[in-house]
Amino acid sequence: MPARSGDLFARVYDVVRGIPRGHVATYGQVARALGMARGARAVGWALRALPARLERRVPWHRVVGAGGRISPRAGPGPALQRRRLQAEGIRFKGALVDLARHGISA
DNA sequence: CGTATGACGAGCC
DNA sequence: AGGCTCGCCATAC
Repeated sequence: MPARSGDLFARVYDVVRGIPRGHVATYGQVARALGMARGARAVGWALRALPARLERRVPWHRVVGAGGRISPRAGPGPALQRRRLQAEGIRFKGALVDLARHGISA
């Protein structure tokens, strides 16, 4: 059941926490999982507010932009995000994550 | 309560 | 292909 209660932030973190290792989801996909078909920006807002304390529990680096783009304003740095993704065996096609191979097919 | 902001997305030029 | 504008959603002020 979709978490309806609680802050949007908590719900976003919960969804992100569910992204399997070696896979990535787009902001838009996370938004849809929360029932916000066009709330990709809201998801970004929530991740932007991700407490450093939860950085270990929430795989924020598995959330990328549409088409597999890495957001220039991603957390500690887009370079770190890319490094962490590659560390999970995620392939890149140039500057984009290979969604065909690692994207969530839902 | 109106305006501004932003880890977005799709469309246009 | 690259860059800009507009639309969406939830917060902050």
